[in-house]
Amino acid sequence: MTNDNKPGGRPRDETSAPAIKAAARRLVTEKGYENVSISEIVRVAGVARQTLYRRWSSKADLVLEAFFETAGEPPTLSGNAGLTARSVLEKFLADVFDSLAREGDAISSLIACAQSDPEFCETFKEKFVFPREQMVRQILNKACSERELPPSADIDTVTAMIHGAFWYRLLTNQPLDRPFAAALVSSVFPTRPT
Amino acid sequence: MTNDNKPGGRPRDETSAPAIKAAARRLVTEKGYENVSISEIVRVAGVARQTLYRRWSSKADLVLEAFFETAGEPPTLSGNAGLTARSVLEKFLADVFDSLAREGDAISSLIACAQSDPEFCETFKEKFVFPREQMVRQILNKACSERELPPSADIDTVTAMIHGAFWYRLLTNQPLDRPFAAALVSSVFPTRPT
DNA sequence: TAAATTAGTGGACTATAGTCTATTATTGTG
DNA sequence: CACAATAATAGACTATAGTCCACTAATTTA
Repeated sequence: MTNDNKPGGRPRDETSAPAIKAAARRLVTEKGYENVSISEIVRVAGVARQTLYRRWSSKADLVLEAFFETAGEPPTLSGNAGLTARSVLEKFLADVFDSLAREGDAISSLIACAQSDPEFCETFKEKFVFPREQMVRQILNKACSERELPPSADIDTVTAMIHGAFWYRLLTNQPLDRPFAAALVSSVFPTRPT
Repeated sequence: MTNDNKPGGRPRDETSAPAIKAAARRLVTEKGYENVSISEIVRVAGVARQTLYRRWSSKADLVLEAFFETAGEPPTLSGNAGLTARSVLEKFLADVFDSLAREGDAISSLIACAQSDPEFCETFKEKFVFPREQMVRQILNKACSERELPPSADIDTVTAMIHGAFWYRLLTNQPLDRPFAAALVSSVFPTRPT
């Protein structure tokens, strides 16, 4: 972050970060995370590698921000008035799976990077994992309060099972689609609403 | 694999593979997958790197075999006569979580490696993922046939949720312990047996 | 015994993420 | 204008996984 307090110093070129993120997003979408090098990203962005590493601590850190700072923000829960929690959850999961069609490779690579980089793991959890986990928790809390689930339901465990199921499918290259969203929801809410 | 049909050729040194696997297992257990280099493994094993790469196509391939060829074979379902499927599943998960205390770092690293190496991903699924998935499926099938679960239960989805939940916890560095095994089982079998 | 074949050795080599360096550029301050 | 501070450039450099190479060793066959 530029030093706004101290005198002097060359100001950051404010076109650099957007250019780097745009290059990263485009190249990773086209070729896959593993097939894109830092050298290629900086060449396409027209900057030096040090310029990139001054802003992000790793390739994964950059790609996380490139994909999820704006374009990949989690779907909101708005527009769900009158819907059951079950329907909201199904729609939420279907939306997540739709976006995984574009971003699945980046996400599975970021999960992988988090295993070898503790610092990135914390960032990834804060910026990606926990916000999405929280949304599912909200939906399940509403389900309990409206008796779609028993009040005694173990929200944390069910949340881990829902997220875990799609991480498992993503990481083992199995399909993530609307039928699977429906199947997950049916396993969580065994009795269908009438 | 040694060529048993064609004439000639230097026979493989049969002490090499066990030595390499023992070195890999010890070093990865002590220091963690990422902190162990191929150079270190071959130095400890007393072989050349080409000797290793003649037997395994990658570091991950070696570590998978080192950990799960023998010592890490999935727990069996034997000795469960008279137990409910629910109890069998809880015991199975508790055993898995016990072994993850020792092998969790290796497994999360192997899951990570599978994301960037399609060939290894197939090997990992065949040798590690599917056998364990099958065991859970067996337990759940028995649960259905003995009415501990509804016969209409979606076995594949529940299996993905169970595995997924512990992968999720493993990959996000959250605890995997007996209380979590119990919580998973309680979420799958909501009504407690009397 | 020579030839063919395969393994083992001890590296050198390549590709990449990430780090470091010397130089130039851009600001604010006295 | 000189100085201090920070950024950008254009690489060189380090560490590691994985590949390649020249040489030696161990076998079988004719």
